[in-house]
Amino acid sequence: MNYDFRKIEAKWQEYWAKHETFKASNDSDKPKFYALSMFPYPSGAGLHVGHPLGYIATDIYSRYKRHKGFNVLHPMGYDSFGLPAEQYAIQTGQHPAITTENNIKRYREQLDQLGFSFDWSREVRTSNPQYYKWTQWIFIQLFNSWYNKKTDKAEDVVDLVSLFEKEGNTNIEAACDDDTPIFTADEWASFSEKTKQELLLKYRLTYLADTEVNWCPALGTVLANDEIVNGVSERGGHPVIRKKMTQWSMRITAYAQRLLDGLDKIDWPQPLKDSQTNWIGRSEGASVRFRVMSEKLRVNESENSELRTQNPSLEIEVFTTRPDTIFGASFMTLAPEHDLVPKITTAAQKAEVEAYVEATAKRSERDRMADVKTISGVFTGAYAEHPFTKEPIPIWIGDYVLASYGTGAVMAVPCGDQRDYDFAKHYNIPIPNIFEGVDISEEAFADKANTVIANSDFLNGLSYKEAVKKVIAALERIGHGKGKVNYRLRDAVFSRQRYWGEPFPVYYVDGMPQMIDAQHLPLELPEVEKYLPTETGEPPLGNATHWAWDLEQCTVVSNQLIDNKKVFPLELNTMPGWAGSSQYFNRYMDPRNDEAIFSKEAIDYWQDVDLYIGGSEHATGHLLYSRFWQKFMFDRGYVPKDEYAQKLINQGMITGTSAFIKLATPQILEDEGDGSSKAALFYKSFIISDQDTHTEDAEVKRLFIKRIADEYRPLDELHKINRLLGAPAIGEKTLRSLLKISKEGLIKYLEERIEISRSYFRIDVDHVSNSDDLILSEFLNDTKFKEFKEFKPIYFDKTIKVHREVEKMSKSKYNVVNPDAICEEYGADSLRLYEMFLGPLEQSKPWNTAGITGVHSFLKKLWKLYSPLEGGEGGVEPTAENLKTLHKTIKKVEEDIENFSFNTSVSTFMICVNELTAQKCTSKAILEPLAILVSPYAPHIAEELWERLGHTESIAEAPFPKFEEKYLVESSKEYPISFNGKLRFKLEIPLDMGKEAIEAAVMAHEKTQEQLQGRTPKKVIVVPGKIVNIVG
RNA sequence: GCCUUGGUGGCGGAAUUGGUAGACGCGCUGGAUUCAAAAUCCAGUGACUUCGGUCGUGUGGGUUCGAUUCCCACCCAAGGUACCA
Repeated sequence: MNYDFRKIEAKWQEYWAKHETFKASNDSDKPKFYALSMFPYPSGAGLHVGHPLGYIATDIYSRYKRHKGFNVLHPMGYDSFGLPAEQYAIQTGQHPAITTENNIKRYREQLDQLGFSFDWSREVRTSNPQYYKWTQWIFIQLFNSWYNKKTDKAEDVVDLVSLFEKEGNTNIEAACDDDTPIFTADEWASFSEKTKQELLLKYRLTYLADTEVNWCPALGTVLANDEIVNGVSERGGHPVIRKKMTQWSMRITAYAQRLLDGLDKIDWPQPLKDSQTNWIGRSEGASVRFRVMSEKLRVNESENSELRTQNPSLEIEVFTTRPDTIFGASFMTLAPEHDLVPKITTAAQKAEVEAYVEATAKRSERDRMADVKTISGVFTGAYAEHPFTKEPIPIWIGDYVLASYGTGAVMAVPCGDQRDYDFAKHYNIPIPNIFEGVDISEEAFADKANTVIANSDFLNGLSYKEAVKKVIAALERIGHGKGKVNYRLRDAVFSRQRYWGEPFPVYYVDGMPQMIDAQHLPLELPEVEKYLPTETGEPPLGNATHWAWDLEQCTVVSNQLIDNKKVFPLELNTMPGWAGSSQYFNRYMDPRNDEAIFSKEAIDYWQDVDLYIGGSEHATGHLLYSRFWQKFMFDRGYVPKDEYAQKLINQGMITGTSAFIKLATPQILEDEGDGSSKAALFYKSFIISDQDTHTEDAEVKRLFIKRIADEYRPLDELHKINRLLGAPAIGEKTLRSLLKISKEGLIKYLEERIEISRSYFRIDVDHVSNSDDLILSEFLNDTKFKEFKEFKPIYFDKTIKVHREVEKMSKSKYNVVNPDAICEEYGADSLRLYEMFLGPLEQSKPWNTAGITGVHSFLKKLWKLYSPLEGGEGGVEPTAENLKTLHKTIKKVEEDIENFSFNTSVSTFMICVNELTAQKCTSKAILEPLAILVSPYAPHIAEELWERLGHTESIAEAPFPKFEEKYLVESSKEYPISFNGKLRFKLEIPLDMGKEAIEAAVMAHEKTQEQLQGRTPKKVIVVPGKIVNIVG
């Protein structure tokens, strides 16, 4: 009986579905285990072999935990809102919901054929209204919350209002906007309703604010940094500028410290923690205020007259980590987009400053950060007053200062900071030295540990630490600053000018946002004619004709009914990609609940995710935002844990191995008359080869000329000769000259002028055999490469080897490998094993389908090992050898799974089966536990073998075999005997022999004497059970 | 630029605490079987070699009886860098 994997896999997939084998119960006596893979975005291209990598790992662990007696929750769903579906909709007019549905169907088929133990009854889709109802609900909870720094948690805004009524906001310590004015209880009572709303918005955890975005006027939309290439949009190449826009933001900065502290409690990879730590970017220092000296008239910009205050003078606030160097400040630099720039710039500098600001608006933030070589800036003409010396300090603007970091302004201390130093040098700004005994003629001195301050008045002679302490005290005394902890983390922008995302449950009354009552959710995405922004530049939802909120009917109505009394306009932005993924792990616990995001019973039982596997590219997006939402949910009492995933593993990327063939193309170098020489390439004119020799070049040339000669006809028309040569790039001058000459002349001309140019040509990996040979017939029949139809290849060997290069898997690189064909040819079990066998889970590694034959033949050997047992036969007693093989396998596999080292267990299985086959093992006592060991990795074959062993129940919950040390005890070991660290021979020595006895035995050995040749060793190192090293 | 990860045969990779470098698999070579092919099985396979050995884990140093493993400096590649998911 052969290993018929197609039949076996179909059979068990059907069995599992029918028996709901993997359905998790919310009510069980067993200990719980929640294993989660990051859910995919269902793209149109379907799954490629990189996607299942993490899923297989999670599946192996889940199945293992079932064998270990756990009640396992292992769900799957789809992150189904996203840009690609919208992009496709823009191009084709197809509704994103339809393409998304189709894509999900395809994903589901592909996932099903891989034999995952998912509990599909819990599937979620972020674009499903029943799901995003709860995304909207969380948004409302955030809107109705503020962050109380005294209790260090989020609280209800209702409580904040009662505090305002009682005592105003003077005593409140809250995470709020920087420009929040101070008011008393009486003032609060006197404010209009709108002012109250406006003030509360400054405290809410989600709020409206002006944020900088990459605006592309031509496309009428905001672009992600990676949609911008060289300062223009990737699509269409239109200019992009930085622009301020009113958008929803999430006050994640309130949680900065807790997000940082929480990292200590969770078992996540250190690099991932590092990137979150850096992202949050905590730094200690001081905020210092500098008064602007050039007085000009200015007004507070707030439109609301109640909030307009009279500022006595303009001040620039900076954050610095080195307040100790304040006496070394010789200029200040503002980000070009800093609010004060237009206010302080003098008339004389105005033109230059404006030009610079405009130029900077065209540069991306990443570009500005990465480019440290170009120094640029402009003097504003204004001066600030040094808080201590009262000396004037010139104020510059420079694009090395980013508006989004700190206050968007720095006090520049050139002697202590290299970028300030470079800037000062470049613009001839003085570089006062305030360090004792340090030479700053070449570069800045930034070594805090060895700092001794000089030329700094009351700070002279102090170390960094002492000076910081003293200067902060002094700044506080004169009212010019204070000690401050600054975070690089910014509040997260939560609005997107897109169609295919969650609508905000928000309508506007008198310009102020109002929440729709939660009982009326979900607020469903409206239909639109076009998925593009409107002509007036509003987001796509601006195209909807029914997008207004009727407050009385509590329903969406036609825009024409808007009267701003009972019917109000709805929000036109949608939520970002990370909205739907920030609590999905909790929703899986109770996904069909329509009354609550999840029941209390469900969250109390499942608590949190025990194992979360996904890509590290989510480190500072999804994985940070979801921690933020979890902490918020915790504060408001909805979840019992403030970190949702105890352990997280990043699976590496599977890269593609692109294939190339080498082309040898004849070309003519011609002089175009203007001194430049131009290559005329004969593109269609053949040659695929894998050699690179001169003799080959000569052969290519000879054959090419022969073909031209054979096909030569007297010609008088340009296009004819063009067709003959198949040369789209041939130059006109060459053509003209060729026209005039005879066949003999043409041949002579070609012989003199032709040179062979070599290049790589990218081909589809589908046309490459397992041994890296080009399958020529398939390649020539591929319509993608139809220009090669007329190719007449020359080869010098029987086969053409392709050149391989490792690159990211992508459609455009023709290197995408889908799991479907592999499942068809080798089966899901082979694919699962092979994906694990490729290498460590966390590392990125290239895919090469060729190697799969190894694991496939392993499965065939495994199958063969069990065939004598067909019919429940085979109660043979196991031999000591059998038991040793089995138990060493149990030990290794168990350790491997616990350490997520799945690649090494596959090797272990291979060794085990090779050994048992050699031992001709037919013992049920060995083969039964082996089937269980294999089952997490290759579940279909394991189920089938289990059944053949006479079991009627699924293998899924069979207890994991128990390792017993006694079968592995050895009495002796083959010691490596090395001389000066180099292995010379091996010697069998009993393991119970002591150090001295071993040394004596080794020294007495004839080979030792042979090596020493009479010398006396200086030293003999004996490590019992390990090694012997003789030195001398 | 900054942060992070990685670099071992022709290829993917293994090597538990510093202790036999290259397990296991692919590929390749030779053989068996076959009319032939596929499949299967057996043997070999880091490089060089005067067949004694010598060299060898990105490069250059260091620590050690002993370094893929620890330390320092450098080179290269990949991922992230705030609206791709």
